[in-house]
Amino acid sequence: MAKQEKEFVKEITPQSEDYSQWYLDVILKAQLMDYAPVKGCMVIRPYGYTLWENMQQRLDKRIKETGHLNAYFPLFIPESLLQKEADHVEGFAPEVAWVTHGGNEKLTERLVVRPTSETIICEMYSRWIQSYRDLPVLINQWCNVVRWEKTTRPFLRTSEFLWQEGHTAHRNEEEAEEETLKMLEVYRDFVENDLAIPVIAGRKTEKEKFAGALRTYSIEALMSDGKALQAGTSHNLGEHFARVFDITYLDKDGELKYVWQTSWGVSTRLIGALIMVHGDDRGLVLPPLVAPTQVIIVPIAPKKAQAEVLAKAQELYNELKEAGVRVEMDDREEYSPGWKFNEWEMKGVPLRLEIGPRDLQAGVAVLARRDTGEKETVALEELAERVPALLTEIQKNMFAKAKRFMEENTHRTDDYEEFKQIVAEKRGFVISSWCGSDACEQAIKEETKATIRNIPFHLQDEKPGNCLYCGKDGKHLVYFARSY
RNA sequence: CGGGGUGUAGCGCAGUUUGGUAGCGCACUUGGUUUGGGACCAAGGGGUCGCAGGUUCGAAUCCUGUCACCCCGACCA
Repeated sequence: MAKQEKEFVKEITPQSEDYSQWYLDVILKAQLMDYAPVKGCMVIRPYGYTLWENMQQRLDKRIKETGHLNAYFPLFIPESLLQKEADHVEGFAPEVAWVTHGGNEKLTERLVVRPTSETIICEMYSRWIQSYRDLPVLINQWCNVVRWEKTTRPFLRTSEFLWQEGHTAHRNEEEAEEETLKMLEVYRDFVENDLAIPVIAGRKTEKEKFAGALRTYSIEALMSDGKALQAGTSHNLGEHFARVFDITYLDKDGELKYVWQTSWGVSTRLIGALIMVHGDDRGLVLPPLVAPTQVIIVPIAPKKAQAEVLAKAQELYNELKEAGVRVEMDDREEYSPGWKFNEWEMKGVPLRLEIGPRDLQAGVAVLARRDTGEKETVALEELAERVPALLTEIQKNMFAKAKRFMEENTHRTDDYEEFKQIVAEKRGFVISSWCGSDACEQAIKEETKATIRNIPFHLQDEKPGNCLYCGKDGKHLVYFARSY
């Protein structure tokens, strides 16, 4: 059976053989993307883009439900604006793309292609905000950003990528902190419930925080090769940007104060996470809530029964569509049913509906789940009810499976030798005690390539042991992992 | 940016050692037979051998340079 399976998907390198190659095979064969003629840039093909649109739609809804409005700020940022916040420039300078000419004329001031929009948005906020009555400002934008990366990987790290960046301004620290955590929670909810990816929410260390932020929080996911991936970040920017951009307001008490700001974002990198958390040797496995196609109907239509089978298939298609299911029919004559099964499995469609002459006789259809491979026979009149129920079950099962994997690959030790062995051999997350010093964090990173992913909220109340590295009193329990 | 590898038809590869008419499988086109896990027969189409120089009567093959991609390391959503 295993050998047979291998043959069906000969175009995809097995994960066990070469995980990176598997990842590349899957995204190319499933037509999520293709390489563009510009280094580090990719074309997101219709199937991949539809997936992105579905993700976008569901997250956008949550962003709006929490009181934010979308806006659009320019792609170009004058050099002088980027320069204003010292830590920020230092963080982004090595990877910005510059515009030096307009047509044939050299610009008097160079422009950067936005690597993120804090500076240009702050510039505008300083004009818009005068009074406490103008606060809070709650704005989000969906856009592309450019970071000139040295090494790139499709979806995980590309020179240009699509994302959403929220930028808010508040009266004080409490409000800003509340917003920062609220949006992190929005991300957690979205990623866990819609993408079926379990995450660890927590605070980033000083070393790992965003350039220019006071505090950075993240959600971290575990890929099926045991490496971690940052799936979303939310920053409390403090008054840093307000001070350099002079964003002040007159408060109720008559005093002029700086605003407190936040920013938060998730990107097309989430598509990479989706692939690596759920994918298998047959290709993609997509969660029903965001899958471009939720159900693919494959009619099995030999000549003598062709008309009847196709008519019934069309009827079922209409019925499911009516029931609000994203359903497609593959009635191409040039491909055999077996070929189609493999094709749609590669593309990660959650549910396949097979209907042929035998089923027609019996008044049933066959449903095949992508997540478990299980098939079941369902009476035709029950399909409109059974299909949505199954999709819900698949969504749940995918999350449960991923969560089990994450738990099974989360280790715990304060012994450095054991830690090193786990990181090298088993990978996954390692929960350890840490004294809070940059030196220990840095040394561990250099010696093991594992970094502190975050200081998790869920272990905040637990007392840490001795620091993994120096043996002094631990300050925090933290998640370590090698990461993308 | 360092170390390693690969560039020959859309994809996967052989041919390069020893220079001599550019091949194989899949995919594609046409016709026919097929259809419950990548169907079969027949006939076709498609390549300035990554690019640029050089050596030679003659270069996929030898020499020099260059570019792209992949893998592994330093920076990042």
